Formats: sequence, structure tokens, C-alpha cells
Amino acid sequence: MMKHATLGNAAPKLPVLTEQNVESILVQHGYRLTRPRLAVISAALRHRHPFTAEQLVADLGTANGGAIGRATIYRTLEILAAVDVLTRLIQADGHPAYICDSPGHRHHIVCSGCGTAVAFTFCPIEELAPTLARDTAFEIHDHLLEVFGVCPSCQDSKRLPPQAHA
Amino acid sequence: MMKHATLGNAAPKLPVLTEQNVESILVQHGYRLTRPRLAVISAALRHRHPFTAEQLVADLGTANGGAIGRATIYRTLEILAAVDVLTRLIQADGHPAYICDSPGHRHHIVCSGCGTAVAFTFCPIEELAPTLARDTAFEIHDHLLEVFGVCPSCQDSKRLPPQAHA
DNA sequence: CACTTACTGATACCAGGTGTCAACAATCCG
DNA sequence: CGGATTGTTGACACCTGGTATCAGTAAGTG
Ligand SMILES: [Mn+2]
Ligand SMILES: [Mn+2]
Ligand SMILES: [Zn+2]
Ligand SMILES: [Zn+2]
Repeated sequence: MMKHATLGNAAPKLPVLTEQNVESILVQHGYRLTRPRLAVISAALRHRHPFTAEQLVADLGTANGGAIGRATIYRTLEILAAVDVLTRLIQADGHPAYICDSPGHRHHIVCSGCGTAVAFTFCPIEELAPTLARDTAFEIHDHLLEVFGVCPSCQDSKRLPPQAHA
Repeated sequence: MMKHATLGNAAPKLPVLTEQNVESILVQHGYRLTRPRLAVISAALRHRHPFTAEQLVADLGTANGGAIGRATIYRTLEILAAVDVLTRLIQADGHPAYICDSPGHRHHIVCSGCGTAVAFTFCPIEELAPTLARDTAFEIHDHLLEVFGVCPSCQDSKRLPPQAHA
């Protein structure tokens, strides 16, 4: 108990999930491999930072060659999250976003400057839950935890003198 | 360090903020005391559980005698939260709600059955933040934490044999 | 009481998201 | 392989929650 001198994996060592990986995961879960889904997958994997559903819609919408339906994009993202290829997180503005990181229970610290997110596996609620359950007599089922801040490189840029309205 | 054998105030001992209290708080902050605001305040204080802006709109909308404008209700809730009369929290469905409890930094455990929320003052992020900041080099500014579960009385009702579709 | 200025609320608008359902296309299977 | 099955698509209409506008109203002040 109390062993979080360091966090699970604050360092960015992504296992770099490939499209093939994701495709086989979908098949394993009984989903069909369709052209629109493949498009969503590759678009999602292309993002290094959290992205919203509407961003993907922009990526794949009628604007670009794709023309994948909005509904399909939303549906596919839901599936990818259910299959743990994507994690859904809540941005500081309260809107949901998706991020592609290694599977499992995670929380994120998200930069309000550039959107960079760093995941961590240490979950403070695990530690807190028993006490909380005892004190409140609630059955604890779930939780929501996001941390917001400014990443190192955005800290640096903020130190620069303000530009002339550029 | 590490003294959360018990939580701040899991027991429901509300100081029962009165309308007069709230009114004077608003005045102290330089807000005018208008008829619509008074209506919103009393409607808000009437709720013992978290409520959404749209719920208040229903309470005070053209349906009832009130007819307070939607925009006004949203604006007033924002003010009341800014003045720390209300706390804004995120429901399990991701949507924001307001709850009236004593001021200060709080988190809530919310019952997904009946909506009952119990606040607690212990914030696990405080403990976590230094480590997290060191490991990620982020500047930590804010966080979002909600716990979801089932309250004692909803646990009981779930134990009852299922009704005949009543 | 009259004046200033904060506040209101109708309206129009917006973003994000969901339900429908006929057309379509992966996959299966013979 | 070609056809049947059934999951999937996407246009569309629709919805909820929330915001911008701005002429009109009414708190507060002296
Ligand atoms: Mn957790
Ligand atoms: Mn906290
Ligand atoms: Zn950043
Ligand atoms: Zn309950």
C-alpha cells in the first residue's frame, strides 16, 4: 500500500498498435471488416493526440475523398472504445475525445495548450474506494478522473514575449 | 501524509443554505437581486439532489407560472457556481449538473439509481499531483473527479424480486 | 423620482449526437 | 464461384444542451 513513488507509465513508450492489430481485434470480437471501418481505424491511428469524433468527421467527411457517414464514424469510435483500442476521455471543456493508447484502466493528464495527453496507470480511486464505500455505504461502480495542465513545451512557449498579434 | 482513514464529511450534515444567505452572497459580489434570479435560487435550493440546467428550465419555464427565460437560467446557474453556492459536477452520462452543498473543493459520489450525491472533501489528486508533475513535467492546473455507484437504499430496492412490469 | 446600467428573454442559431430505414456489401456456405 | 444472410451503411430528419444578439426592462442609486 502506498507505492506510487513513481507512476505506472508516464513515459511515452507506445506499443504502436498497427492497423492489422486493430483489424484482427475487431474480427475476434465478431465485427465485420468494412471499408468505412478501415478508414476510421487508419484515421484514428494517425492521430497522436486526443481527437474528437467531429475531428474525424472532418478528416473523413464529404470534404475529403472518403465521404464516410457521420453516424458510421460515431458508431465505429464507440466500437473501438468498447474493444479497448481507443480510450474515451473527457476534455477540459467537458467534451469527450478519444485517444489511442495501450489497453487497460488509464487516466490522462492533458495539456490545455496543445492537447498532448500522457496516460498514467496509477489510479488513486482504487486506494480511496474502500474507505469511501465504508463511509458512504455506497457500492462503487465507476469513476471519472482527468487531470488538466500544461505540458513542458507549452510552458516554454508561454515564456516567450507575446507576438505582435500574429 | 496519508491520513484518509476517514473522509472529510461523508455524513450528510448540510448547513442548509437559505435563500437569504444566497441573496446576500450575490449582493456582496455585486450582482443585482432580480425577480428571475430569486426564482432560480429558490428552485435550486428546493432540489436535494443534483439537477441539470434543463431540469430547472422545466421547473421555471413557460409551463409553470414563472416563465423565466432559458438563457437567464443558464446564466444564473453559472453565477451561482462562480460564487460557490452551487457546485457543478459531471454525471455518469457525461452531462453537467449542479448541486447545492457547502462551499470549497469537493468531489461527489453519485448514485446511478436515484441521483443522490454525497460529497467528500478528501481529494486524492492533491496527494498525487507532485509525483505526477515530476514524472510528466506538466504544470498541473485542474482536475475532474467523480465517483459513480449505488446508494444504500437503491441497493436494497434492487434486492427485491422484480415487479410485474409496474 | 429619474437615471444609469445591469439584466432579461425572445429569437435565432449552433454543435454534437441519435433514431430510422431502405440500400448495400461482408461473410458464409453449398 | 454465386447466391443467401445479416451486419453495416449513410442520408436524413430530428433532438438536446447551450450560446450570441439585442431591443426592451427594471434594479439600484442619489
Ligand atoms: Mn481510475
Ligand atoms: Mn480534487
Ligand atoms: Zn502542450
Ligand atoms: Zn440511489
